[in-house]
Amino acid sequence: MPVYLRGLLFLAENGRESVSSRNLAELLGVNAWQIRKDFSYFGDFGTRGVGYEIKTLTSQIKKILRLDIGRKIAVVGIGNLGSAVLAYRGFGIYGFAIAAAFDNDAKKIGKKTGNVEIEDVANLGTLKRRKIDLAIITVPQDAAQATADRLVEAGIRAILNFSPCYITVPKKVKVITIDIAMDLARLPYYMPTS
Amino acid sequence: MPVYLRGLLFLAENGRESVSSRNLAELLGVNAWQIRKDFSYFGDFGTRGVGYEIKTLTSQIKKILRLDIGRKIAVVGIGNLGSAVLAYRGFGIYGFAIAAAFDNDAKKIGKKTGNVEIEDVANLGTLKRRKIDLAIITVPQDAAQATADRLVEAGIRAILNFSPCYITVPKKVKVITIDIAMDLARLPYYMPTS
DNA sequence: CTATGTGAATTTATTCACAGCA
DNA sequence: TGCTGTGAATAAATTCACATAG
Repeated sequence: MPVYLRGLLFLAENGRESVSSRNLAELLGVNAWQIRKDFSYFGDFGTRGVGYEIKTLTSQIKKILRLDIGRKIAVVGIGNLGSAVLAYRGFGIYGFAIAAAFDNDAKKIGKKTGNVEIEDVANLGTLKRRKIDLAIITVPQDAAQATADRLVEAGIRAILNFSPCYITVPKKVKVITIDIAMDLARLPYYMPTS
Repeated sequence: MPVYLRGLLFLAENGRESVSSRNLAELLGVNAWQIRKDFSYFGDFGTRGVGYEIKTLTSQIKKILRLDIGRKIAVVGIGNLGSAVLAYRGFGIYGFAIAAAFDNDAKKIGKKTGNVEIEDVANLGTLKRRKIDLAIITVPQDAAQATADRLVEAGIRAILNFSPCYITVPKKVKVITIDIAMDLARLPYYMPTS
């Protein structure tokens, strides 16, 4: 569903108002009947003979994915990767807003990047009060587990982890780890000759 | 399989020499029988009563994933994200080495980061001669397609794309796109209450 | 006539249970 | 006894075909 949502948001940006399962399938490189099955599992969103109205379908999928309310994000670790995340402009369409940035480097604390000021990681405890329950971890590998522990303590309920390591959290907390090297390691398999 | 490989590499780093399917399953959060099925699909790697010898299993999986030969990588777009990729130390264990970096900013060209010098994107054509057939794209969104086109022209056969957009390439070229915002958008679904 | 939604058929993946080997 | 490897059973996902609605 997130892939479909991205495709629909892309079409909406380009001014499209409706789309058929075949159109969307071609755009995303999947099958039309797959899309229809997936959509119909959650309800009847389309109009026969016409297709799907992008605006209503988008808001339906956002509701299903719980993206219908604005969510605040904290970024922990403002190195190169953290800075790249702060500079990234693609969160808004999913209802996300970066609301806090943390680092443990005194030289960085207090600096403003975009419209958030970098805070001391010692202030992580304020997240609960500030209703921030989503975090992105972009700290060095050896600090990842400690950071995750502090985030859990601070009431964070989901983490996007960019450190290439296993972090263990209570199972009430959802973690998605993005390991650049491992993703890269998938590619050679699809490169046949040599 | 890439996930299994990462787990095995992790165990090897920590000095482990053999592992049972149950051990590995617990580490990775999957089922033991799933691991055995997956391994046995490619051949008989284990020893009954003992488990799997990590060293031999690792090299077997590397061969399967075509990671048994060293591969050179090019990074295109040395902004925050590109710098983070260049600084990243986790590629080596998969047999990757960053061998080239490119940007179109004259102020950056010629600078050395780590042990690669940033080159002008106009030099992308040299990749074929230098036997570099893997690339990571970390350029702004609106430059992604043009960059991909030039990489394909330069003989690149697989691309890891960090720009949140659709890029189209000949189907002989494999592309994996990592869209941070979309990955983040998967999380709220797993955060039950509010 | 177009495009959805859905049962049925088919294929694929997961899970189990246990034989077989160290 | 411990753990792998695998056939058989079960579940799930994919694909097809078409009735149905606009």
